[in-house]
Amino acid sequence: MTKDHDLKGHAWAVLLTAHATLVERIETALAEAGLPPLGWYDVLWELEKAEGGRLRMHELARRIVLSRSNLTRLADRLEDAKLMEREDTPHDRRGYDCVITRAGLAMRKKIWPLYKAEIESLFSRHITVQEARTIGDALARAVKAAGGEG
Amino acid sequence: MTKDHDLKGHAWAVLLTAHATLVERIETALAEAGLPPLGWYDVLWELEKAEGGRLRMHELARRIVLSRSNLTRLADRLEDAKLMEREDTPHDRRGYDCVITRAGLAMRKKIWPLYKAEIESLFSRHITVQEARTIGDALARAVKAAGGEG
DNA sequence: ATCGCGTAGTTGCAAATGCAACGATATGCT
DNA sequence: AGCATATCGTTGCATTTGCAACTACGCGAT
Repeated sequence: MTKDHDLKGHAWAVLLTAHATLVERIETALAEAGLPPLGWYDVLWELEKAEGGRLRMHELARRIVLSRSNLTRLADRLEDAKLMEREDTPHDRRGYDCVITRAGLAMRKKIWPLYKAEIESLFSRHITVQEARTIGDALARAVKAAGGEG
Repeated sequence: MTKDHDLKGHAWAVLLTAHATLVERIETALAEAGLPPLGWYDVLWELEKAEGGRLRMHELARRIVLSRSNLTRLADRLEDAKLMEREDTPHDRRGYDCVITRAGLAMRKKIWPLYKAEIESLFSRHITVQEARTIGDALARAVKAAGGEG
């Protein structure tokens, strides 16, 4: 039990370190290539995956795990860069749809090869398929539980 | 091969989401309890674990995966809060030792129960011991590889 | 219709971050 | 010794973040 705890606590600590280390590396690689940061990719990718390339602000914020106010500013930047647009939503005059533009689609496709290569060399390369399955399953369970309640 | 890739890419995506979600939850819990953020805990814990409760700035920065300039400011805050001190290093007049204070030790001990409880309810609770072992091993391998080179 | 409450998104302000430039010291080479 | 180069840590400045307040709208009850 004590040992279980140590193993799990250790896994958490390693998770934090891995995230910090790998994300830093990836951000550096993107910056060096003159590409926008990871956060931009997340937005573009979520929009691209969504029906009609559009998503409400709050839904987008939820999917990329970002506070509303932060998404407001991030969306401002993406919009300034012509990678997405805000459109009034038909049935709710309070809100907007974020819609990815052609340039946004192109940018996501432009970023992906480098991002993919970085994931490969920093992450995928070092883990087995079994491990990947385990990591995906276990963490997804934790995320799901956290999403529902506390 | 394609499937392997998807599994690994998916694991990466879930890792990012899990990190964002769980860290946000933990920060909120700490803030609600009037406790300092996670970054402070990391510093205090690294110092406490280190020989003599002291570590050079650059070494501390490396261990908590933080840029030098960021550590400078973080250390300023911790020092203002009397949780650590900077001391001149004997054999290198450029650098400092960060030394944890009694108040720093006390603060780390004060934070730990809540942090531990959050890790338990958000993370440990949802994964098996086997999974924890796998996560720890696999991610540690990636971190080690990233630490060495690119 | 109006009141009250909840939600969508934005904004101001203070704090934190990242990056490049800097002063100071150490180190290696000649 | 003298000079070039690299490292330690800090600082200035611009960008990003986080939190709390705020506007605007939706929704249910009266």
